[in-house]
Amino acid sequence: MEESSAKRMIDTMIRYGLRMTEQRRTIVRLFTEAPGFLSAKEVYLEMVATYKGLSFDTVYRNLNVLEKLGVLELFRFEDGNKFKASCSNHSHHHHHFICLACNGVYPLDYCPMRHLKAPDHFKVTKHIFEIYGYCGSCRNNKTDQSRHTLPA
Amino acid sequence: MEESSAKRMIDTMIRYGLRMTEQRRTIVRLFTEAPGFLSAKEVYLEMVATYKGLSFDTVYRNLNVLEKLGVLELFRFEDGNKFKASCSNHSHHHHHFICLACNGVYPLDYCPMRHLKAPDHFKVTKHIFEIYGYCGSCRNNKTDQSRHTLPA
DNA sequence: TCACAAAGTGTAATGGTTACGATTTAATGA
DNA sequence: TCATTAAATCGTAACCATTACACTTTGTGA
Repeated sequence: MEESSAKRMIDTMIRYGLRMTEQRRTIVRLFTEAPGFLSAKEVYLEMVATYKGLSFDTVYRNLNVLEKLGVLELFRFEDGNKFKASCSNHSHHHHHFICLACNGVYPLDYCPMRHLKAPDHFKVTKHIFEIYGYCGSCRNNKTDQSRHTLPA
Repeated sequence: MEESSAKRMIDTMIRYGLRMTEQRRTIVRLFTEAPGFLSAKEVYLEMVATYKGLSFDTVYRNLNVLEKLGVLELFRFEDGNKFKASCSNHSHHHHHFICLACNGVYPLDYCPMRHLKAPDHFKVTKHIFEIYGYCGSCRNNKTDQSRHTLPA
């Protein structure tokens, strides 16, 4: 699964004419090996261990490029922006459950816009819908979950 | 209408034991006189004209306090965080249409969570749902609306 | 292999936000 | 009314994420 999703990400990058640098391959690997959220800072810290003189510019530029290509998704949490690999089996429009304890993301095949008609005069161009809470395994772990910071 | 909404904001602040300083009265006035979004910077710039030595601290602290009290609402746009007075006639749970051209906010008495059952094992604690687009009057103004920056 | 545009590097700047000691002030009650 | 005092503000600096940019390196296609 990591195998194929990394391949799909790289294929997309090539299709859009991006050069496959070592740094970009590493970013792809990070997001396929650890299937959770990563902040720009976390990506930087992971990479700088290997690439001594790594530049912030490289990290931020590539994260933004990969997001524009739809390879990564950007989530705006209260404690900062984080990226994750796009949901592989859901290339169509969808939303997410997000676990506040483990940062797990569960695609959700429900869109409120299908059940809502906007007032006639309003032209809808975009919407956001995300659900936050605790997934089954995190609910069962009896750690105190009440102190987790709530995302946006 | 400005009259009563300012009074309601101030009543809330007093009820929570906040002191009514000149600076806080000014913030209330800004949000009731101009019923749109204001960034912290915009609030600061409006106020510093009157209060020569105004501190960033004062502005940010008060905006955050007023948001915690439910007097202001925080919206996370792509170009930064903005505040507006809470929808006065909608103290119950609701969502919003937001016009990308004029920044108008239209309360929406629809909540997708009423029509969605989460998987059994998932404990939902929070959700976000906002709709973006162009309101009737902005649609009709033939200015080029395609270049507006999309919010989060 | 070569040429060159794309990408990366190193560093500085920017912008929003928070922190904090010193000072001022709103609210309380005698 | 006025003294008290905790809350709020001020002035300034620090912090953090992100962006900018001149220069260097490198992937890619001829």
